[in-house]
Amino acid sequence: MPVALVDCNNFYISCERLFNPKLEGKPIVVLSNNDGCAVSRSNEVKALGIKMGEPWFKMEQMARQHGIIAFSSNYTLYGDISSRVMATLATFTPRQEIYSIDESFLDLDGFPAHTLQDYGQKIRRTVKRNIGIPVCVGIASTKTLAKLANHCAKKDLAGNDGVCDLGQLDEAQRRALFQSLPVGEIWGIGRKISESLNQLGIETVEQLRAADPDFIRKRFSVVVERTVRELNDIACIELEQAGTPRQQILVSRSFGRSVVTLDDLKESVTYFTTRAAEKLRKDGSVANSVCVFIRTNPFKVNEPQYERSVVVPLMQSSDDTAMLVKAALFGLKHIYLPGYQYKKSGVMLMGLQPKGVTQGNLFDEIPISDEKSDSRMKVIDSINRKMGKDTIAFAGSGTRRSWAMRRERMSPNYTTRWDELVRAG
DNA sequence: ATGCTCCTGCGAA
DNA sequence: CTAACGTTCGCAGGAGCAT
Repeated sequence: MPVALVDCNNFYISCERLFNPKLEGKPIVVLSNNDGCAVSRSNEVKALGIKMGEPWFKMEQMARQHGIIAFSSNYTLYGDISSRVMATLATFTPRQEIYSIDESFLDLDGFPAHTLQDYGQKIRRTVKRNIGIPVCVGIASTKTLAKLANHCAKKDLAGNDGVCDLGQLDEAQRRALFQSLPVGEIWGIGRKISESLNQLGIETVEQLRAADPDFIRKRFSVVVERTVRELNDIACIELEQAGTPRQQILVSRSFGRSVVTLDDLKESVTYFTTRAAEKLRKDGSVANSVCVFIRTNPFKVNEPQYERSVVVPLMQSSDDTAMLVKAALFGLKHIYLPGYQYKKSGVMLMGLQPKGVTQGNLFDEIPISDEKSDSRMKVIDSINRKMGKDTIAFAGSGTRRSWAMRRERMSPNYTTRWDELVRAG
């Protein structure tokens, strides 16, 4: 019954500090793609009042004033550290759900209740010692409550040094805690639903916990109803272990600067399709259609706006980069209009099925995969995995890359590139 | 009346 | 030097369509 939610503290910041201890105690932010917005903030930066998602150009003045150090996000590094943390956490439970790059649920069913607080401390110590990443642990009877407990651990609301086990609280303590927490802190209750709940006079976690589930379902949805039940110790949300492949794959980016020509858009679409196809093959899936979209910059209100997408069905489901690129470019030509300043494009692979499972048509005798294409793709994937993702690229993904992301504040790839580690040293 | 597919809104990290 | 606001995924519910 008990479940733990382990969440890394300021994960991207902690990763940057791991290899550059001088950053300890300094105000740091990690920026989103294109060095756009803050996606991870050190405690020092949070203390300055800088919000999650705040655009860099809006805080730049303040950054200069307080000596804030900004990094472009380095997902190769974060992904590598994440898998080490997850592997360590796996040793603490028979059943783990990796929920995001920095969070994991651990099933603690069967563990004696009075030992859980200590067990949480042991998890913290071990991850800190083995990987160097600080984490907080929330423990409770349901996933929703474990998330809430984790929040309490992070904010030190129960004075428990990074671990909060809601099971240790008596009824009065629990109620007092829940009365002090706004509904918006609950997993699944975002901005909109918070506002609507507030309209109904439901402002605290305790008030939502005490609400009538049937009423909540009628007024909101079955999702919010489940949340109410989970707040009352009734588990409704299963632990999801790895295995179910994705239903769609999306690769899209804002450009480092705006782009006008069809040629530049073709380059970007070819590149994104290539990355998407790699993910597809890694999942062992095939796609039956490709969606392409392009759009101008909606923040530039004085410029003419244009946004369009199209779905291109494939004759036959495929995981071959060449086939998918062909379909994507066909779609692009269809939606492209000259004369606009394009800021973003993207490619979505849809209708994903496990490879090798023929769908549908009994009369269709066309083989579902072509061996030549299969082995060609395997060779390309393996070389790109070892040597860096652009070692072998499809003609058409371009070498000019005038649309490339801005990443002017990158830290080195300490863990995945020897050359960059040496340079850093 | 019922069952679909497509689209939109929402939330999360 | 300049301009400058993220990405990816799943789910639920409603609209629209076909039967």
